[in-house]
Amino acid sequence: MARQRSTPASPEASVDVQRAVLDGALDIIATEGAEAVSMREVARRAGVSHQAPYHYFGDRAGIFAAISEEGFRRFTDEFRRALDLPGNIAANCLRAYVSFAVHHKGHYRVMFRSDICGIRTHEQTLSAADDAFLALLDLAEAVDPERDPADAMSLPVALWAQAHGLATLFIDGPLLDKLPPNTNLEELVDKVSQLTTWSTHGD
Amino acid sequence: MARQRSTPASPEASVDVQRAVLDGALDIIATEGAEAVSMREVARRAGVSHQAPYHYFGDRAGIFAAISEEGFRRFTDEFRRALDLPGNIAANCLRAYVSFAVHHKGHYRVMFRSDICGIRTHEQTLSAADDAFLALLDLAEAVDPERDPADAMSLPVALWAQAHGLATLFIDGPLLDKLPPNTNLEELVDKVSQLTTWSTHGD
DNA sequence: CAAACCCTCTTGACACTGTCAAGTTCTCTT
DNA sequence: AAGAGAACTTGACAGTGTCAAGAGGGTTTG
Repeated sequence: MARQRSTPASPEASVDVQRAVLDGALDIIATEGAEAVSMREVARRAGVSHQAPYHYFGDRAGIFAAISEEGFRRFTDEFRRALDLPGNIAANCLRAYVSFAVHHKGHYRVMFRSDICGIRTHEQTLSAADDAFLALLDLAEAVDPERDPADAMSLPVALWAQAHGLATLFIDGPLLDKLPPNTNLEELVDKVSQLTTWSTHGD
Repeated sequence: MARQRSTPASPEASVDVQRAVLDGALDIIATEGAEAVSMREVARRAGVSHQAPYHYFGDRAGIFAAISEEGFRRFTDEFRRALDLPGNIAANCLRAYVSFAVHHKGHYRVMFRSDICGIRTHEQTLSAADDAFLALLDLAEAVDPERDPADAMSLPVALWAQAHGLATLFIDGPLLDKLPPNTNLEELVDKVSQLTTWSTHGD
């Protein structure tokens, strides 16, 4: 009855199992939320024993850490691509940020949940998050290169908060219930961009 | 060894148990996160049997729903108080919003987690959230009463996103690790207020 | 060519969890 | 006094995370 694997101990197969575990977990997170992820359920979906995931990820938090790391890496790629686009940089990046969250719900839901993935103990996850933060700093630099160096953090924090707030309200919050059902989210994001002005030194 | 209760079935005692269950859960949420809440642990902390919480809250989601409702009610109170303050309304409200999240971490962490509290099935929680949303609409009205009625939602969404983004980054996100350790959060919030301008019709 | 070793898993066990079902004890009403 | 109901308790069950101890194949080493 057990699903047979052609070459159980080949290197390729092990990658398959890892990937299958992560994909199973991502599917559960995106549809039911992170709470619903259980080691045994992802093992079942991957067609392996309930203990196989431990081999690769150590524990439940390890799975979340791996997902978080993958999420930050993909995020940084997409975000940097938006940074290089012509036009309104802040608007482009905001759109890219929210789009990533909406289209990678499973990843995004985990990336900012340090409570479940123990980010501080996973160096690679931490470094992936750092890279994402550097991209954000680059955005702030592009938006206003002449701001006060002594107050360098306010603008990145403000930009990040707007993007993160929009993203989390869209994918988890009660916001969608408040909006007309046919609301175009991308349009809404652009409108928010349009009505926001970031002014620092120029008063 | 069991903690004895003087009048087990008096109406006051029942309130005590309810309160004790909620407080125990809030304590766990604030210190360890919502995942760590277990029915049996909160029962243990409240000094009652593992089944007592079910009597009041139905199931685990019921506890979270009660916390969410209480959170939204207290939030609306504090937020409306900030609305009535003199000075820069948007700045006052942003400060109140973030302050609530930071000082009621347990409540705030649950309020926007519809995945764990099944908000749609708890009418009172839903109505408490609606009241909070109405207060937000009032803020938008105060910030810019003359904006285009056909685009009424962009400003409240933008305001909400900024506040919610700041709040969640502060209490859960990796932001705090990126800031200098002695950063004054209230100051930072005010700075973000200062460098944000909400312009709609005025171009 | 066999022995040692490691990588990739599996089987088994344990304490713990949410929740259903069925009491039990107290208070209040009639 | 009797019954009802609120406020619990005790007991049971399947499902969970995780530790411990293997099993089986591939590769390296003597």
